[in-house]
Amino acid sequence: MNQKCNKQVLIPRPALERMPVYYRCLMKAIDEGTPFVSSDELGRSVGVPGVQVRKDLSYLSGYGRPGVGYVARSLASYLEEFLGLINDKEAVLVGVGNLGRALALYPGFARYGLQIIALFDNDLAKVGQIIGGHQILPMERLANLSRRLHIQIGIITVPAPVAQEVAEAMIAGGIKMIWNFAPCRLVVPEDVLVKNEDLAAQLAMLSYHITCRKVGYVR
Amino acid sequence: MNQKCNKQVLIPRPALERMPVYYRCLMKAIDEGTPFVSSDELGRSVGVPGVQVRKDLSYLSGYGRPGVGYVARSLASYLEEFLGLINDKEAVLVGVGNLGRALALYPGFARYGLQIIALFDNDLAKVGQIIGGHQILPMERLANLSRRLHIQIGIITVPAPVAQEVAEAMIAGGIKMIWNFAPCRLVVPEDVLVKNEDLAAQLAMLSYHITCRKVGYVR
DNA sequence: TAGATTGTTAATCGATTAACAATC
DNA sequence: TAGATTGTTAATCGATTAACAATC
Repeated sequence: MNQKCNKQVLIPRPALERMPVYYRCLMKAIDEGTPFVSSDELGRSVGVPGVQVRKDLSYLSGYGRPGVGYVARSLASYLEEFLGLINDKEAVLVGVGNLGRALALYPGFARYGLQIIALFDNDLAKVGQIIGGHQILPMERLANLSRRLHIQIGIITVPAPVAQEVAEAMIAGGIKMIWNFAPCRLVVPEDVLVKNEDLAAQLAMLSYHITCRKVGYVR
Repeated sequence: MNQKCNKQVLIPRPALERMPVYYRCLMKAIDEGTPFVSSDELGRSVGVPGVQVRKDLSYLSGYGRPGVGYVARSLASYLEEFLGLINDKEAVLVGVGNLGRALALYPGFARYGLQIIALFDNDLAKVGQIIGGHQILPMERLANLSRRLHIQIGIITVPAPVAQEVAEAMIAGGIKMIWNFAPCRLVVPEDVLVKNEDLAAQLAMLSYHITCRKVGYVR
């Protein structure tokens, strides 16, 4: 019975993180022509029990029918709107190494509304090259271009030692959300949100589990 | 006062996830020649208060000195051993697209003990190419080679529709830990651990936060 | 000794799960 | 109506934080 935003605090973080997975499960059902999906089925896709799914979805609104399940189409499009997947999100990406190039070319992003509209690199040998239809621009232009185009997301795929510097240029360009793939923590003002995608830290976790021969799903 | 493994259950998952970040913070201090690091400093690197750090580290052992802080060198090498970063971990990677290639060439992994020792792809045009010193092999050889070399980790960077099939070949090859970059959940036996690196799901979270203009650190 | 900081027990907070009523 | 499944309140479980003693 909850609406989007504002009530943010009412949706627990773990529940929020499960939403995209529910969404994908619903999309799959729709593709397969299944009109209803039960909470248990949704739960299996994330590894939580059905009651957790029902609890999670109770924060949103009522697309469940007792005895039947959830209406796949309605719930999927509600989640789409709730998560803002239908909104276009414009991003710049800095650091066109192997990982940067892979993200710039990643086909899955466009369907979630992400438009990477400019690439930057400080390596002059790369500047001018074209990746995924976009020319690589020199770093000097990052802040101005971001500000002019009201870019919402900055993606950082540079080595750790220069990541902070890049973040500062993004912030100077008015960017309020940074997706950081560099293995380091950024220092940013309060109104800027940083999402760290720390592959090396994940690897360290794998390492721990191998060492301990611990078993079961992780995440 | 805790040891590794066995007592697993005693270390809360969130604490465990912070360990690699503490480790990196300590490494940085060592590089800079700082012999001691306080819990508050460690906390700042993860975004948790010092008391949380002390609690986390209390699960391990006593490298803290009241009034002084933690002995950077000792704690770092303890964490190294605890997380198993010093052990070599051999991996195969399947799906040499842009993301697969980026991971195969990622320089940060080797320092955490990860050795990607074979690449596979079902695209015959790619088979035989050399990436990062390794020839790309055909899928048919995945299970046998994994078994023969006692490979520990399988990295999946194929499109979602074929990920399950790849996982099964890995499992047939005796692999017990899968790092899955495909945007889907894998069905695996109980003794196989799957770590999902779901970039599209992360993007959906960013999307939500943009939509809601929510602010602060995420993770 | 005074100041700083760790380590730990108890209190709080928040998420998950159990129980059960409501509804298709 | 009987069977299945949702939705919600209360109980449980686990992680974080507060308070404070211990130690350099």
